[in-house]
Amino acid sequence: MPELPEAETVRTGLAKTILNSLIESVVVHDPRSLKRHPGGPDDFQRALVGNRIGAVVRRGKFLWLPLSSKGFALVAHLGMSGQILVRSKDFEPERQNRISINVADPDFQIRFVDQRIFGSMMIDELEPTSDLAPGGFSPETSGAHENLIPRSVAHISRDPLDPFFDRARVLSKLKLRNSSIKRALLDQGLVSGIGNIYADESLWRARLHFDQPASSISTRKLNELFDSVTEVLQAAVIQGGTSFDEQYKNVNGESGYFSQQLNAYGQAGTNCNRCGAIMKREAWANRGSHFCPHCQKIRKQKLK
DNA sequence: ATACACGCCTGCTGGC
DNA sequence: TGCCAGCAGGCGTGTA
Repeated sequence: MPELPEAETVRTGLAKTILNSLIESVVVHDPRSLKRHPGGPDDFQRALVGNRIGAVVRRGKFLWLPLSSKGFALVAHLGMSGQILVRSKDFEPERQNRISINVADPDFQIRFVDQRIFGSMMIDELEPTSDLAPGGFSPETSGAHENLIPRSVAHISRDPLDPFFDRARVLSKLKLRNSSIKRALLDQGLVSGIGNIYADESLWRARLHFDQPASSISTRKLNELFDSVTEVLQAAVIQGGTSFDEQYKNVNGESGYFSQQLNAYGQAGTNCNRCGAIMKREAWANRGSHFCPHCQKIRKQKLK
């Protein structure tokens, strides 16, 4: 399922293929993929056609493409099952293609494919970032879009791979959180880009139990956790993300390979790669949590 | 501000 | 064999 590494793999692929391309035409096959675009399909199409794609930017799991109409961007979120594919225009159609965007220079079709329709596209206004630093990650480009962010993404915090990520600020907020550390890691308003897979992987690596209250963890241990988060996300980006089935692909329709390096997610019943104990899965907050019952125990006392 | 339940969605799986 | 409940879970919204 798409989290930061999957979104980054898509971002890189788009930047390599359709940067500066001219949008010629748009076909909305399923308006449910525009549920966050108030104007509907006609307005969406009008806002895009005739524009060039000025950059491909990511913050957390959100992607946006600033348009040559200054102050606007095409925003995309992959949800649970979204893919953005770049195909030749005559390439065989995908069954769950919801939106087609035809571009020229070079000649391609961008396809928003989404089985469960938890993802969406929209056109949104760009506004200045609250810290006046670049809105997101976009190493290929610099320019007028830089210190801007779509209005609908402004509430999302910077992710751990963002050069302007403020770890000290996040740690100080965690000190005041009564909820569990996993809930905090999944809170995109606190730190973005982490979903269920990379939360479980990071907690395993840092030997923390998912239900450990955030405020009970020492600064030293929290730093260890965020080192783990960063390492796991970076390793997954290198592998092109995690693909289990047909749900996540890069822009060429190829799978990522990080699933081969998972130590926790989906490992229930297998031996812990660190201590050999049998890995467990527990229902938690309408999700599953995967962990080692030996390495990852809840501590009553303040965690050093 | 924080905390948390809920609805949105489709396709696959397992039990009967 | 066929049906259907259960499961996968990110995000915005609503409630307290």
